[in-house]
Amino acid sequence: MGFQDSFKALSDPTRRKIIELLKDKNMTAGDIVDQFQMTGASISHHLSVLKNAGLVTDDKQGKYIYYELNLSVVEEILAWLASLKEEK
Amino acid sequence: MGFQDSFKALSDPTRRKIIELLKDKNMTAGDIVDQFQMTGASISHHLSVLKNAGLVTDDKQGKYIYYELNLSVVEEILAWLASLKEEK
DNA sequence: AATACATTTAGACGTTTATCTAAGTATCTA
DNA sequence: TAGATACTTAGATAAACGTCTAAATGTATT
Repeated sequence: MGFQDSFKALSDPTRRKIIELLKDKNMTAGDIVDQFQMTGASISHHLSVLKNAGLVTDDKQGKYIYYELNLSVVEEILAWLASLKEEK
Repeated sequence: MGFQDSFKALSDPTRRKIIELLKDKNMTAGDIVDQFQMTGASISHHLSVLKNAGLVTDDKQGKYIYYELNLSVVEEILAWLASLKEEK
């Protein structure tokens, strides 16, 4: 985790789209896979990158794993970007 | 240019540090090189990635090229991140 | 005009990344 | 408990990336 991982995670368009999906509602891995033309293995990889960066959390419920957006990391990045605008 | 390029550009720590340096003052390529233990060629590459993403602009003055932070692209990214927090 | 200085461009090299297929793990259901 | 479903892990591959050295370009100075 940390800045490096967060920015790296956000640098891929598939992962940004996943984040946008999770903004509206929590979704299972399978639901997310359905939104892309990509194998489940690939999406699983992207989810693990996002999770590792702290941008999403997962919640296993029986057969399913629900993914959820974690806004606190988003806040950190927002803060860094906002600081660029100050006191020049 | 576009989101993709901006996020990719921000995903490297050297480039983020360059941006932080430029937040305080405009600098020549050489001034920037002096802040890193890396060849001028490598820094030049990073500057070109940042420029291509619209995050910095350059201003040639004779022998020197001054680099400057472009906040409008920072604003776009800020807006995208901020939108993740809304109306969930 | 010749040399020095500031910076970029070209080309090479090792590492990381995104994707795939195939196999593994875990949970549910008949 | 056997098979189906949901998801991940392992291993492979091609492309992208970050860095370097060497060479090129453009500008200033003498």
